[in-house]
Amino acid sequence: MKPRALAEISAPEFDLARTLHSGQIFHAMPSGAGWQVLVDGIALAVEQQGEILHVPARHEALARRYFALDHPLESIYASFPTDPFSRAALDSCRGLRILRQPLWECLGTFITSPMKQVAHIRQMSLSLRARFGRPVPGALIQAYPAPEVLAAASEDDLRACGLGFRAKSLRLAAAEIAAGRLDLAALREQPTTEVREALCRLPGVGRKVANCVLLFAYERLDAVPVDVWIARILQAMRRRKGTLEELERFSARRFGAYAGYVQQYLFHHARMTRSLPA
DNA sequence: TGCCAGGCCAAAT
DNA sequence: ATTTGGCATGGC
Repeated sequence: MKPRALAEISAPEFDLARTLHSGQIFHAMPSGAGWQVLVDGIALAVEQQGEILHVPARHEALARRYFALDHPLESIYASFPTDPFSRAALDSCRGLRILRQPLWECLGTFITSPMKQVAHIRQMSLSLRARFGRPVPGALIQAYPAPEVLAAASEDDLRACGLGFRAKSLRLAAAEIAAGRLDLAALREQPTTEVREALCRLPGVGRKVANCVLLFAYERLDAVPVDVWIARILQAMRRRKGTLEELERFSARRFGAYAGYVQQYLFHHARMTRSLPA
C-alpha cells in the first residue's frame, strides 16, 4: 500500500483504547501502534498520540463522526452525579466516548450478546465476519454480514459460529430487516419510545438489547441498558432491589439527559476492577 | 469442577 | 401482573 496523507485531529477528552474496549464494539484489531475498525464497509486505521488522533485524511470526517468527537464531554462530566460510585467511575474512565455505530452491525451484535461475556461476543462477531462477511479493501477482517446474507444462512451455519440458541434470533431478525418489514434507518426520525418498541418486536430483542442499540447506534444518550453489572450497581446506589424497569427509571431521575454515558462509565469501571466501588 | 456471563421468552403462578 | 426455568457456549 502506498503511504497516504494523514490528518491530525485534535481530540481532547478522548481515550481511544479505553473507548474501543468498553463493550460497545467488539471487532477492533490492533494495527501498528494503533487500531483498525470497520465502519460501513470502510477500514479505518486510527492511532492516538496524546490529544492527537492520526487518521487517513480522506477519512477525517468519518472518524470525527464515528468517535463522536463532537460530544461535549466537559458538559457531560459536569452533569455526572456526585455519589461515590459515579465519581470513581468518572475518575477512572475519562475520555471514554459513546460511539456512533452502524445500525445493523450494532443490532446484530447485541442480539448475540445475551448471557455472553464481552470476550465471547467478540469471538462470535469475528466468526460471523470471517464466515459471512464481505471483504473490505485494506481490512484485517471482513465487514459485519448484511441482513440478507444472515437471513439466507442456515441456523446450523450460525451455530457453527458459536451462537448457540442466539442463532435463531439473529437469523429471524435479519430476515425482518432484509424483507423490508422494518426500516432501521427510518427509525432515526422516531421518538425513543417508538424506536424501542419497534426494536423489541424483533426476535431476541428485549429492553436491554434495545437500549444498547438506542445508546450505541441511535444516539439516544439518555438510554440505559440494564445488564447484571448495572443492576447490581444501581441496587447498591439506591439501597434496595427493583425490577429492571424500576432501575431504569431510577437511573433516568438520578443521571439525567446523559444517563447513558454515566451507565457506560459505571459499567466499564466495574468490569475493569471486577468489583463494585466501596 | 462449578459458576457465571452487557437476556429473552414462554409457561406457570 | 409477576416470577421461574430453559436455553448453548466458553473462560476462569
